[in-house]
Amino acid sequence: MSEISLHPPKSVPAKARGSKPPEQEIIDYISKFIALSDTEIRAILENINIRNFKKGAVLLREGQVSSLCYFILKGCVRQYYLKDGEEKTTNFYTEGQPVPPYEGTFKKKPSKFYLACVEDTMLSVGTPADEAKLFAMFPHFEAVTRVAVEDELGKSQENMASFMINSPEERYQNLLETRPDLLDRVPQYQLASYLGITPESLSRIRKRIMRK
Amino acid sequence: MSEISLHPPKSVPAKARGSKPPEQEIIDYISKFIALSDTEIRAILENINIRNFKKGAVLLREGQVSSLCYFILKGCVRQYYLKDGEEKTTNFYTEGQPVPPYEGTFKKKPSKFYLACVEDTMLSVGTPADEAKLFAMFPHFEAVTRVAVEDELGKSQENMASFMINSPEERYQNLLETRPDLLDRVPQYQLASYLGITPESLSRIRKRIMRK
DNA sequence: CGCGGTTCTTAGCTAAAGTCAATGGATTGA
DNA sequence: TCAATCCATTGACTTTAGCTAAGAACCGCG
Repeated sequence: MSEISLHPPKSVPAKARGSKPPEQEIIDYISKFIALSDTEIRAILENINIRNFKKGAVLLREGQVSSLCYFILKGCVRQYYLKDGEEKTTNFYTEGQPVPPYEGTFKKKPSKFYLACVEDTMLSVGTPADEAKLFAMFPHFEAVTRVAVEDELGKSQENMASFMINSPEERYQNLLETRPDLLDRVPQYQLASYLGITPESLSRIRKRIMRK
Repeated sequence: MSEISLHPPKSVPAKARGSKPPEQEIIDYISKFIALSDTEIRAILENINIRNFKKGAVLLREGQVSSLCYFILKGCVRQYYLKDGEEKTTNFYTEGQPVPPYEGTFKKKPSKFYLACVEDTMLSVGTPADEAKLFAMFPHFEAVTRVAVEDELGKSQENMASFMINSPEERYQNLLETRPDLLDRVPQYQLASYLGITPESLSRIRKRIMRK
């Protein structure tokens, strides 16, 4: 697959051609819901707080109270629960995905899960204060955020339904189709956990599928 | 269990004592997020559209496009997908719960699931226009709604995690603790589906638990 | 009251996932 | 570079859930 790029600007370094700066991810995300003016884009970029984390870094621990909202600019973050000493992976977040502060924001409850970087990861970290500042500058962002959260709620519900309805083998097949990148980025035993099965079972499922 | 009621007002009819009118459910829900003035309460009650449905009535079908938002005042609504001719139940909504318009609102996508009344059910049915009207009257309702949706997203994520992490037997135990009312209101085979298992398996699980 | 349908349970069998243990390959770090 | 660790795979066995079928209990309705 070769990238199509008409008239690439000559001043851009070769290695950057066809790619985009990580901050663009967050602009692209918001642009799904509203057309942003240059002023707004600049304000957003000036008001986000970008941080880098090493592979394995833990962003949130069980019991911690946090109202931070993350957005993945580059890399991969895993959400997992600790049950009977086992890590139970319940989500993977990658480029262009928000990591909402679930029970954190309104109720200020201690987290029941962990967030850890699967790879070196670049994040935008948002606080309620950052949010309030942007809402004050652009009041209609409040409505945009609401719509975005509704959209995330829809996806969450759909994900849950998909998990409930399908068998482990079907869930693996779905993963192959919808998030094939995860297979390369994430160790098998974490994927297995995410699929709700043991690594041994995933191994057998893979073998079963192979000989078809 | 007898109800505790100090100095019940003498003017209240006997049958109403200790209970509340169904519309109150929606006021109670919003009051979890913000203190409502009498004016606001009146405006809300005047602007909601209450409808009654018979047991078995279907509110939404697969393929239909809808941006209606329901709120259960009395009764029970079941959400289910049709897969290989089988009904796969993914949610039960009861008194005091909102039924958000998932993919419906923003993306206007056809629904992948059904909504049907498990019992005779009284609903508040909200349209985007109703919403807009209330937001125009009370602009801060926009923020309240956002927080409420965030709260629902948090619950959704937690429900999904709980389903992913636990075994069918543990899921049944959880249901006993968190929503015991469903056991009486909903037929077993629908509960089984909701737990991600067959009616036969649920029957065996119940027997297994009995003799402990 | 009894009939017909629905729902729940039971049983026997199959298929799949869990568990335990061992192996071998890859990765990491000293 | 080598050793230690981690991880994926495999095998044998157990447990659990799915499937089919049949019977029992429980409706609602005439």
